[in-house]
Amino acid sequence: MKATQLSFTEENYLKAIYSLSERSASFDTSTSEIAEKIQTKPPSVSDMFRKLTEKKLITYEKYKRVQLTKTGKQVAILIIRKHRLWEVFLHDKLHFAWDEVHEVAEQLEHIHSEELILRLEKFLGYPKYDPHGDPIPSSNGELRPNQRATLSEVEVGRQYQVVGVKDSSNVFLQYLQQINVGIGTKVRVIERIAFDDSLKISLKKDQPLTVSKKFSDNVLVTS
Amino acid sequence: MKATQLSFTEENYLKAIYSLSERSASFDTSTSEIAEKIQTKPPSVSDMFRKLTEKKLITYEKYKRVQLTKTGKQVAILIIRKHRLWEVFLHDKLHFAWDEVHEVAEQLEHIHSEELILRLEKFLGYPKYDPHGDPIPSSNGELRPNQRATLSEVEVGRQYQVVGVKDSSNVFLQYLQQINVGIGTKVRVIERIAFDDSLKISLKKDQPLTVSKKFSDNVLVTS
DNA sequence: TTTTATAGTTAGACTAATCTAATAATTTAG
DNA sequence: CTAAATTATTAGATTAGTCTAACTATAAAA
Repeated sequence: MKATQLSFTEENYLKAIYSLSERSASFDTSTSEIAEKIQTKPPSVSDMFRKLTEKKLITYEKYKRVQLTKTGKQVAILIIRKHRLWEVFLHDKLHFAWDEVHEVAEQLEHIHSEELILRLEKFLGYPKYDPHGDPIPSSNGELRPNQRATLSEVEVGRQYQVVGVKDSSNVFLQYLQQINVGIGTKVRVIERIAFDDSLKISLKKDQPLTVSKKFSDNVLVTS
Repeated sequence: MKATQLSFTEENYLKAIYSLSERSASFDTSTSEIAEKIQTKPPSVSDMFRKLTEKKLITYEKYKRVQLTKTGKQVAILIIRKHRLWEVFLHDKLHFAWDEVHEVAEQLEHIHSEELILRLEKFLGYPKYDPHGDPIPSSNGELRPNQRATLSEVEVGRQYQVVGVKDSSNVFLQYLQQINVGIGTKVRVIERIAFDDSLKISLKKDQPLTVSKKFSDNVLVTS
């Protein structure tokens, strides 16, 4: 029972509704928020809401806020899945920088072929996170909870794995490279210095080293 | 002096005009031929011809046949380049069968990013032919002449090199492996038997062997 | 060389997506 | 709890691409 294929535009609206409503406590969003997000004007959004309501992808009443239906959410998650898998491809295989992958992935995510995505996922080795550290939904539309934390908020003594960064400036990335920290690096906090929240951490069998709060706030890890 | 980005549709028209006009002696084509090719009606084609003429991508006068301008041809060739590179990706990396790659490549060819294609080409190892044996234009829009022929249409006595197959069924590929023929194998036709067009061929220093017309029709060689 | 058949174009309408301007509902503040 | 400010919707136009139906060139045949 596959719905008729959605247009590029409809898909973009669903994605925008998803990402904004996930950020809100009530899992909904508004006409003007969407207009802002996708760089369009409110009347266009109103029109599209009517259309998406007919297709049962959102629940919406005039002058009220919108929510995705179960189907709508499913569709949105699958687009995000495609987007993130393509980002992994662009980064890992074509060696685009972190901050260059998004724009092209915005286009690639609308290619219609389920088989393509399954094969791409396999080719990439079933990655769990995209180059920004965001989780990749599974093919049945399940989004594993984002169990990431910053290094600064992690338990002392336990081992974690680096899955991304928040700050992707060159100066930070170069520093990471210099101390040999990358995606997948195992890290353990040995001690937290209460005075300035700096951390003594150990990486593999290297010498322990001390990093600032600013550093640990910008490194994302998972257990 | 890059022209404003063309739409998906405009690109498809240019590609269609290119492929049909290349097939004609006068390097032109007609409204109805294009309509047939891209599954649309002649009035739509007329409209688009007017539009493409304004953009100086074709030369066209009412009731006459169309030709691509130099720019139009350049654009068409770059789309074909993208199409064929994606086909190589789908075939070589994602292991789609050669007859499954076309449909998805039809979508991928419209992704706008020059950098993407340059990197993809590098990633694929600068392939010269797509999985159907068609040549891949270079990034400056040069299309090397297709100098490949089937083994069946080749001169007796001269040496050629195997560069691909038309039929990529398992049974054929296994047969090739069995007689030790692969990409790069040198082959020479010793004799053509007029009765059934079977060929006596020699491979390296092996014993000569006889192959059927069906076989030689499906082996692609270059001199 | 005139007629007929074929091919191509214009006219007018439709859909999807967008916009501006005008209007209406809802919220927020006084 | 009304009035102003905000937010959202409708109305009407626009652009890209498509269609059918009606008309017009051009080419082919008699």
